[in-house]
Amino acid sequence: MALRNALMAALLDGEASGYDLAKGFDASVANYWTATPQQLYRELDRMEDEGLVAARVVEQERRPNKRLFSLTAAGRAALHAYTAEPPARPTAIRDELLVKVRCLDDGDSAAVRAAIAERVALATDKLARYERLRTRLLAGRTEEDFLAGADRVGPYLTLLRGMAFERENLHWGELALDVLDRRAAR
Amino acid sequence: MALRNALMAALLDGEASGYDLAKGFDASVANYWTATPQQLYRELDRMEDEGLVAARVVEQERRPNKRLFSLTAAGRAALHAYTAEPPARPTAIRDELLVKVRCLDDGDSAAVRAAIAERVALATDKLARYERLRTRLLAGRTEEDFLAGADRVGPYLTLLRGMAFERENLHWGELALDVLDRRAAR
DNA sequence: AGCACTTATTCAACTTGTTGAGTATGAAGA
DNA sequence: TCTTCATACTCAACAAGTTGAATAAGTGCT
Repeated sequence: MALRNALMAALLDGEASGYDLAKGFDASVANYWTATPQQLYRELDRMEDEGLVAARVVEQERRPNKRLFSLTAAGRAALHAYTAEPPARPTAIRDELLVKVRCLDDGDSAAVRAAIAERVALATDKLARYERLRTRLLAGRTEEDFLAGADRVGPYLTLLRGMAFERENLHWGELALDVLDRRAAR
Repeated sequence: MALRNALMAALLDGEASGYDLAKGFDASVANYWTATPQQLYRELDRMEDEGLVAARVVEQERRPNKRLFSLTAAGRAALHAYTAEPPARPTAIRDELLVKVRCLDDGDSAAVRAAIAERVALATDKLARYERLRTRLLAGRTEEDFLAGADRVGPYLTLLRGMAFERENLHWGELALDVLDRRAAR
């Protein structure tokens, strides 16, 4: 019952197909929710049954048909009600890399080092993508102007959180690599 | 098959009961893995069946008996093998607060504001707890000395990541509150 | 005396999330 | 031409995670 809120939040930006959402989850909502495509399709079908979203089929000539989903009035109301609910469970994080780092001293430290390096590379990419998204959202305004005057600041605020997260991944990863290298050279 | 790795990582610190782990998950492993007590008990039982951990029953006079689990040689080997595996799936985050913030402009902004404020308070607490843990781990050494010379740096490195995460929660939350207040006063 | 809280765990039912495969079409590059 | 990639889904099976209740004994507070 929680994935649906993330989906409805994504649909506030306008109608989208399951496929759009599955792909785009990485760019827009990804920094605080993850889901596989199968999960999205299943949940969207259920939400349609319950009247939270409406689908319209778009026939395409040179591609498979697609179903575009949009929020219904009931969906909008449900989302509004959701924002008013008392703060539910706190952040859930599951990070395999940190599990590995935790047992680095009793494990294969070269492999863990490589995994950290990969994380650093991924964080760099993701940060760059988020930076482009940010530029697009700002559309020439300064951050200050935007935050003071824009119609909607929610998506920008969540983007900032995602950027901070990736920046930390980067910083921390570089520190960790440095520590491991120093210890290896010892 | 992933929770068990987190559990084994926690058992590297020494034997623990399911109850210890369930509680302590918040202090040690919590910053990168979460699980309910039921999940831990079930998984520990399975791991015992598979010989990854061994349990010994400790009879207690004024409390219920408890089963203390420790890593077996097979468990240690499995954990080592796990650290050598290619980097699996990336971080999964699920944060209801960010979902709410995302739809803040179409929702109950006062309630969302309150939820952010609560998050800020929680982050402050958690950061203080992590800071105490850090002091304990350092045991008088400077961070530099510790990282260069300690037997095990894994737990310290993961702690640093957790601290960075909570600091970001704090910073971001304060910024978000400020933005909302300015907009409300507009 | 009564109530809530902590320790320590178990059982059952349920909801979510993951994995793998399969279908169909067109476009782009070797 | 042949393979690979992108679009756009569906189905089935399974693994993981959540929720709620129950048990049992002691401790601390009013």
